[in-house]
Amino acid sequence: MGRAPCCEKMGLKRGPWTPEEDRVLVAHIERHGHSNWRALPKQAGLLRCGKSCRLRWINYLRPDIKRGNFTREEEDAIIQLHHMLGNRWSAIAARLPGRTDNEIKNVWHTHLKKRLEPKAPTNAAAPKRRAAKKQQPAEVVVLDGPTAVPDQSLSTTTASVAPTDYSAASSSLENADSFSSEEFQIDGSFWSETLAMTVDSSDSSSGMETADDLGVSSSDDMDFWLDLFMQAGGVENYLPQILED
DNA sequence: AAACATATCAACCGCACGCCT
DNA sequence: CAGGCGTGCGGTTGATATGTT
Repeated sequence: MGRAPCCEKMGLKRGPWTPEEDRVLVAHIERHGHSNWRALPKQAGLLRCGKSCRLRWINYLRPDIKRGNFTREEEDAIIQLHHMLGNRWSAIAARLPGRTDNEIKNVWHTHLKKRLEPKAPTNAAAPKRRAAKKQQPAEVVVLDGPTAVPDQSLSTTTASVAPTDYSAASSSLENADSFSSEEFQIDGSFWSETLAMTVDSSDSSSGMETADDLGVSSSDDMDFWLDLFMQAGGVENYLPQILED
């Protein structure tokens, strides 16, 4: 419907944010909040479009952002959540406190996807030199041969685990078995929280996002995940080693 | 040391959705 | 109900960092 571009390009700054801009943005949001991103840059005196301000705040300036490398547990969690949710980065991020969708997306594309790729053929023509070298230290989860994660879970389309595609999602869950206990170690509390959150979306007192916050329609998608979860036998059957912790 | 290749990540773009009038 | 608007999301790009030859 022929809408105007998000911001007039004229006179608006783009590219990396300066510390000064960051300071202005943070100060303004702390004082006035961010009820209207579109109006915010003008009010704050920033030569940025609202979208840019929002992105900067969400991804880097929010006080609850956790900086630094992802832990092994976080990476494994992302892999597992990606199995369940597909490329729904915001939903995945909602289950990883302090991490942003953008960050998770980057980590997925730069690290985790490689982990899940079947072992590179020894075909000499394939790997470029740097890639071959770089992948070695990523010693971790290399799924074995035929049980490796199916490409569907790596698809760039969110339809890969569409709510209507129960079989695909189920098989993704079943493939979780292909993680050895050594390769896949997640703190038990993480999963009990994560999965409980998925099941009990009405608990708003936890401080965690509800299903609605995650963009999951409670009437259909939540039923789907609940059903799927129950089919998998719940946490106990799904990730038994977690409970041993 | 230089040139090149590759990895990483911050930021942008365009679309879809929901709310409001 | 249709259309405008603001926001959020996922995909992609581009600059920079780092490693290799």
